[in-house]
Amino acid sequence: MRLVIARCSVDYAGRLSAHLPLATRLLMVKGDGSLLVHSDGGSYKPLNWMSPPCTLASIEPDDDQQAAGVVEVWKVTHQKTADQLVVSIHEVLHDTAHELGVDPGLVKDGVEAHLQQLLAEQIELLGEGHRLVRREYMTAIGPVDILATDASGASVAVELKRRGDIDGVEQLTRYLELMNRDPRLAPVKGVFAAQEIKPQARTLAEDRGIRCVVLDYDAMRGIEGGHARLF
Amino acid sequence: MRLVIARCSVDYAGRLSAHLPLATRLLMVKGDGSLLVHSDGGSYKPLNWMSPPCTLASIEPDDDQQAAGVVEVWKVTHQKTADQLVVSIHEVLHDTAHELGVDPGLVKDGVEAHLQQLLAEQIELLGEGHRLVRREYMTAIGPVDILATDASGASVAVELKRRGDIDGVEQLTRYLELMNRDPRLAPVKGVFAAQEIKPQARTLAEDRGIRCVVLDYDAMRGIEGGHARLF
DNA sequence: ACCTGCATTTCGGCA
DNA sequence: TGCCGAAGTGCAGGT
Repeated sequence: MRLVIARCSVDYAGRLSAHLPLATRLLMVKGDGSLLVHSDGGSYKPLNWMSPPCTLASIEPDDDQQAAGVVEVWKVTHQKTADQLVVSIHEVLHDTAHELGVDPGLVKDGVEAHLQQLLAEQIELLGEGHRLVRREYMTAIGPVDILATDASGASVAVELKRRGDIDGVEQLTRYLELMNRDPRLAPVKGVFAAQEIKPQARTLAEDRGIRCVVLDYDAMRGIEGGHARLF
Repeated sequence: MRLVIARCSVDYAGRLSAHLPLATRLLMVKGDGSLLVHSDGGSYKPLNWMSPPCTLASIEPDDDQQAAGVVEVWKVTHQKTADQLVVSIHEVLHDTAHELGVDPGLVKDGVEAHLQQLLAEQIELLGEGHRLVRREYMTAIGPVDILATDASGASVAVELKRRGDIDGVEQLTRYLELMNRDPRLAPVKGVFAAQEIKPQARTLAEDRGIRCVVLDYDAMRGIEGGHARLF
């Protein structure tokens, strides 16, 4: 990885056009040739960038550019889309390179996938007599998070969210509409399950006959942990 | 901005839990105290990070940590959510600080806005006899991208996307539902226009009687360019 | 300040 | 590989 602090201006031409006026910034060149342009603020998103696969070429500035004070021009070209990022460097303040090696990568825990796994294992949280049919039940418009049956044997479609928002209710509504046209499944009841359900989402859901279930992630994990500890 | 290359492990506890095993990485400390952990690959997204507003505290490693080879611990805490990022540094390979100043920021020229402008100018791409009523036609739940009339004089609401996804169909459906309650407009037809329409989105749209139109951005731009060249 | 819609989204998962 | 949905999404514009 090469780190350059430079006074520069940047132009991007690709899916859109964008321009960064002359200022001092960090240019981060990664091992795969990709480039990030960072300022000293904002969030983790760079001001501008080029994603791999791409190639960086350092070219001599032409007369006009030299007259404008440009000492070096970087042209970063995407290999597929031909998007181009042009960095006009006026002054290099720092330039170092470092060997980082391959990163072992991030280990995550606590996302929707885990919640889904836990709920599948503890399906009776939806009510006594519930049975899991399958996770990620495919329909023509996408996968339903969990398909189950209730004590009476009726189908139950579960939409699972970390935070239950109106969007999730809409999504579940679409699935229910579609699934209820399938005579092998109909009638299908809907359950909207989340760690936290926004009042507006709850209102909309209940108005549509969708049951809301609030999940206690820590408790669900604790039960799983308890089981694990038995072995 | 402070740039540190270090062998380190990282733990994040907040909305989820995540862990980065020991490896050599770039730690970028921005002026607002925020921290980015970058590896030498991937895209612009850091392996891990803490967004502002947050505070960085360097603390002495305890005995266990020292025994494990930790020479320094950074604890980055978010000021509102109490999310925490802990960086356990085993070895510092590089450490420099740089004054960057405030960035003037990015100047963009967007796609959807341009696409909307082009379609407004070339409204007959929707079909012969179409006439533009107006762009960004306001409704109670938000602006419809384009309102037009067809050859028969009936209202046509156009939802415009770069990539036509199910969400866009939902959005248009909400607009149509509302507009069809307005006797001055009803009946309103729907057109879902995008550079590219996903099969599932097309299925959903056509199931709801919404017409799909695929736009050729380059061709549209070319026609505009042709006009422009005449002047 | 909150909400909504867009993004050069990026990222993972599965058909 | 392509498509689809989630993200510690970020970000801008409107209310």
